[in-house]
Amino acid sequence: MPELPEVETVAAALRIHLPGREITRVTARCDRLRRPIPLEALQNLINKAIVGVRRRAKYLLIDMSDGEILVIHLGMTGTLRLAGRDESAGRHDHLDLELDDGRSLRYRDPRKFGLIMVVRAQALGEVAELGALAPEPLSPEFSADYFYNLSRKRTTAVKNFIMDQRRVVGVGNIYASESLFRSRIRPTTAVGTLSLERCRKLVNTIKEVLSEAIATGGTTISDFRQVDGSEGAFARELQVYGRTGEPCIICGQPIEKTVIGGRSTFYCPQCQKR
DNA sequence: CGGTGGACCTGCTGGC
DNA sequence: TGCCAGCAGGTCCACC
Repeated sequence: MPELPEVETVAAALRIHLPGREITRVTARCDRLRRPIPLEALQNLINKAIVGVRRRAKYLLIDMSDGEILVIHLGMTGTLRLAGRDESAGRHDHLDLELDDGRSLRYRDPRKFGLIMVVRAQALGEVAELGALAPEPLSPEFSADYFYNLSRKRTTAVKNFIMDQRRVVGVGNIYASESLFRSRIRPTTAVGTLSLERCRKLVNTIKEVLSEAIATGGTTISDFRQVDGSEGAFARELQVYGRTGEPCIICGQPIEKTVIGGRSTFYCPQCQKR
């Protein structure tokens, strides 16, 4: 669920509340998500202060005063909330980091596809999950030239390519469909056949869509919540995702759904050219 | 190396 | 009304 805009929304909210706070207690209610929850390493963060909150790709990085970094990935259904002292934990609230103001940073994840790690700051680049990540989509490094050069002779569908975190990070299933619609590119098109100009259009559109989604607090389909529990407003801006059979906002043709790389993909058969 | 398909996990829903 | 197959925002690994 959470793609770059959702993670950025969470990071921005945590950045307001967490720095300066100390962790006073750690409570884990299940052993593992995608991988085991490193309970011992988390307990070593007790009495350490949080000094900053960052985002890299779809990962949240919470910097601690002793040089450790708490790394959190939300998977498909992960959410982080600041829970009050009196809010009891629900069925899928797997981890509480209690803070020195009495609130708890509470991690919930029904499907347990998320990931929680503690990493030393100087070793961050060597962590497998983070070491191989591509440029940030909103950075100048993610440019038309970069995209064009990287995609030559590649036969995979352009939608697979933009969702590949080794090419560009942060684009997931929703924003891939939305970006391709706004770029008028058919998702199944072999990425290596796109002209430089169409690559430029797509790159600029990805930046635009992600920026708009960040500005509106992300997209809530069902699980995603901002840190205060409210929903992201970008769901109202979706033009093709989840709109099978509804008229295209440009031409009125029904939006079609297909499967690419095992993921549902939405597009307008009239507006989006191969 | 590039590309594809299944596995991981739980909950909700659409269609019969 | 009730049941269950199918599907869900993301990786990750095995296999061709």
